[in-house]
Amino acid sequence: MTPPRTATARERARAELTREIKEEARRQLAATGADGLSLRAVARELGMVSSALYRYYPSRDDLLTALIIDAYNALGDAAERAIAGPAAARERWIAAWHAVRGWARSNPHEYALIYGSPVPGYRAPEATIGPAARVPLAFVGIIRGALAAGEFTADSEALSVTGALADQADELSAALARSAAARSTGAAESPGIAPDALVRAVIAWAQLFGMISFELFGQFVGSFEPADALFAHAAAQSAAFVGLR
Amino acid sequence: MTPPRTATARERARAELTREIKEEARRQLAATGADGLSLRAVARELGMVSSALYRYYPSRDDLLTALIIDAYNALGDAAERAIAGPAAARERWIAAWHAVRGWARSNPHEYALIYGSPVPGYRAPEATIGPAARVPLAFVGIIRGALAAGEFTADSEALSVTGALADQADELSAALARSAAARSTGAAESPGIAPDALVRAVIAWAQLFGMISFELFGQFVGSFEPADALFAHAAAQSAAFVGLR
DNA sequence: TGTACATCAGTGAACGCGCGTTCACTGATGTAC
DNA sequence: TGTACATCAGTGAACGCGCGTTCACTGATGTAC
Repeated sequence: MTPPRTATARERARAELTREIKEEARRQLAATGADGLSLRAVARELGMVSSALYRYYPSRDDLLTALIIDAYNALGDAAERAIAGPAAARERWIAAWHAVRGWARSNPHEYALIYGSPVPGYRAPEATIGPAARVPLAFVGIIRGALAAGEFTADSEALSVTGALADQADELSAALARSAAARSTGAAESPGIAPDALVRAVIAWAQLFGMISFELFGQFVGSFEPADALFAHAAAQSAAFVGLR
Repeated sequence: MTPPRTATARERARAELTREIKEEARRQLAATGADGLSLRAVARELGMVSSALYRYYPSRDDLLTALIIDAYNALGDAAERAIAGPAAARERWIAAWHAVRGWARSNPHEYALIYGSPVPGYRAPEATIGPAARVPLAFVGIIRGALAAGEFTADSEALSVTGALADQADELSAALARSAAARSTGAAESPGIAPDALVRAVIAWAQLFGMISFELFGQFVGSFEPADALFAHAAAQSAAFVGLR
């Protein structure tokens, strides 16, 4: 518990350079992708010798980790900012979808870093878990808000995909109900959300990233590109799917 | 138009070695991922000198391309085999989902190669397009079959996610309707499928790969892992979503 | 069937490159008295 | 406020590594007559 002090020149310089290193690393990430990221190149661009970086990050993997955490947080910010606007749950949900997509399109390599194939040989440390959870938590928050505001079609009949298909598709298996219950009753993140609603949210969450990955990684090339209209449609469908009206 | 001849020893040896090179490359892919794939390492493992590989593949990228095409075809095989079994469209759809997931789980690095972040600096050649289309075409085939067999809830009312939400979520924007129409009326792949049904199929297709990527790339760790039950549920939901009964 | 030539597979050495990380060092900044 | 010492940032050289690709070559296989 050291008393608060004004930062020394050394400390300010360190904070500044740490920022510049990450900035330059992000630039390289954007240009070459995660595997192209090299400590030597970052140092070169910053006009310093490569070994100097080791005063700031003990290894290349630590720099990568810092970038990953920043990326999760930037995306989390974007999502949270988007849902702070509209009042209605359905609009908030759709705004979140567009915000996540928008960020991904603006930062495709950072997106690939956190939602693409894992970097071989790299093992994400615990510190990434919290930031990574922000987007799913934002979605859960919308649903919780909708529940409170009565904008949620919580009864399972209205939730059914089609009246006729409800029975087959909608009931949760025992194993799945258990997973969902552990998340919804036990955990602080999503109290009071019914297991099947939570499962729908998880499915929709995966769906969002499926759409974005397909768009960014080129699966829509030649058919549904540009994907704006398709995406907007999917966003609306998913809002309906999770039961927001 | 050379007349058919029996293969010479040289030709047989060449075909054999080409196969062995790809096999070894696939092994390395599984061990280290796409960036870890090195011509030198492949040659080393095969007991030959690295330059010898250039008799078989003019560059590393060409070897990668061969692996990508093989992966698309292996996945296409798996999907087509799965849907050859059941007669009912809904069962075929769900079987296809499980087949794709099963292949992906058995071949995670090959999956990452074709559905993960693009390899930096690598540009996929035209030859990959055909093989890449097999999975989506398989799904379209199921829907076409369902249409013919009357197992398709084609009227838009029954298709609506919920009665109340139908109007907002279901109508296609002009741009999207145009994209879908180009695919459904013009193209030979999906004749006679209504634009909104095709759009649903595309969304479901992206959803499938969103689920698999989340599972393989670790987003479900700590919550819905193992993902079997979740996946089975999502498969059933998606069958309903595209209108199969 | 036998010979002369052409084709092709595989070798071994080399080029030129970039990487992550370590280490002993100099010189500047900060701290305790 | 001034001095003596400790801390830290950045340097420059080096280690050891692996990579893709080229090139002149040897020797085996195939082909034409």
